[in-house]
Amino acid sequence: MTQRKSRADRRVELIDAARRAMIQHGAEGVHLNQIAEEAGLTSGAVLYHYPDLRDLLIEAHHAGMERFYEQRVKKISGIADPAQKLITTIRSGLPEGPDDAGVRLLCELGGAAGRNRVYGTLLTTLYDRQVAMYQTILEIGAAQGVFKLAGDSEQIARNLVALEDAYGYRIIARHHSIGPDEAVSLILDFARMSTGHPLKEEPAARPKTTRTTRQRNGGSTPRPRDAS
Amino acid sequence: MTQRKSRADRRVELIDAARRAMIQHGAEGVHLNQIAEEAGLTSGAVLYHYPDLRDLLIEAHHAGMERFYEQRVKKISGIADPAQKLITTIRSGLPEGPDDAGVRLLCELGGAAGRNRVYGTLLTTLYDRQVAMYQTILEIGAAQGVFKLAGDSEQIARNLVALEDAYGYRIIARHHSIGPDEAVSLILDFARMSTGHPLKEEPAARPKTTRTTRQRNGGSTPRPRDAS
DNA sequence: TAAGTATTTGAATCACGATTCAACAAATAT
DNA sequence: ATATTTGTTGAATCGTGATTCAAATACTTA
Repeated sequence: MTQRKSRADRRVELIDAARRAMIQHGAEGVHLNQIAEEAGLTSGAVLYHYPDLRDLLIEAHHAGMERFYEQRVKKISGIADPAQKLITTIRSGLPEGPDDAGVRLLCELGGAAGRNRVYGTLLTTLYDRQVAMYQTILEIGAAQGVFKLAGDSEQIARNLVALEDAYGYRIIARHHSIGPDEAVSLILDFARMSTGHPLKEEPAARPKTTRTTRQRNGGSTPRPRDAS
Repeated sequence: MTQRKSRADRRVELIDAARRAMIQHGAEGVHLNQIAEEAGLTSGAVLYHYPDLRDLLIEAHHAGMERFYEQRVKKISGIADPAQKLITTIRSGLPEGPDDAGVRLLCELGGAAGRNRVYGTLLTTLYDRQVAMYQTILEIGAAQGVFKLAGDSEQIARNLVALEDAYGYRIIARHHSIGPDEAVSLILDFARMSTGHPLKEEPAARPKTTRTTRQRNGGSTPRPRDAS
């Protein structure tokens, strides 16, 4: 039998398994068995912990968002200069590439949010929190005289998050000419106009394997005929 | 028996039925029977025309995008003034509300595009076309001396489309404080910075029932427990 | 160590969607 | 009018995933 775990531990594991399974098969296309397999358990065990699958899926999305947001906060926590803070924040809101797990999960929700209130709220809440994050950076920068805001800080912040989101989708969809770098550059163009600051990207340390976001996509069932 | 139709007619009908069904149940969550029901046929009839469901779904998405794009082009076709053209274009890229069928369909694809190459390409292509559309408007405005572009026209165009997209998602997700009007206003803020033009919205004719986009969502099966 | 409790399995069952196809009906051609 | 082709149905079948649950297993506690 698979290593037995405490209720709490197992639930955490399941949430993570669900997250992985959803990324592979879609937020609405996942099957119980896929989650079970991802967790190394049988479907019965999953149901034992989550009699209603939907609860698990929601928790998984919630956890994914929380993780995504926390990572962003963490990345800018040490930075003092508002300009560098802004640049770093922009980068941290974009996927590293088409396979970035964190953003993939968020993108999955886009469509479902229109049909499912819970998902809509989840997404909306995340958006608002991100706006607040940017707004703080902008306000502090303005207070320090580093930024000369070309408008309301909330308006700018909303547009920044919106741009991030949209380019996230583009990158996930493998747009041929828009990758993380191009997206950063495009968003920075807007940020410069809005802050009146040159926002030079420090060519600084981008060490090889620091990020924790990336996920495996283990030799998983390729669907037949996806590309006609 | 249901009115018999020619092959071509039926295919068109099926594409539309699929479009409606996907909006209600998700691009990846639709079932054959739901499409059949939407078309007023049995599943067998659907299969007769589309032995592989995926082909139908792809065609439906394709058609939806084409329609969406054509509508936008049509709306600006009569307008001469670049500023009004720009404003109208921005508005036409946003959903009318959370239930706007055209945009709902596009949002459905967001997640799937990461897993399905065809969908990714479809979405990417639409994005590029929209960018080109904006770019033309910007270039003409600049050539006429109406706009003083604050940067590369492609860069501005890309950001405009990106903003549209992102606010589309927000509106579909029923963000409490972002509706079509707020979104237009936010995007216009960016457009003003980029074009150096005041871009006053004409309080002009917005007749009641001109748009053709809106779709019914006929008393369709509400899923249980969507909101926990 | 023994009793009790919590977790997991595996098999059985259930429910539902996809697929097939013979029969039928409507159009079209002869 | 008759034959032929085309589109549609409805029922049968198949496959798969969800759900249930008794039995087995691993922990915990007394």
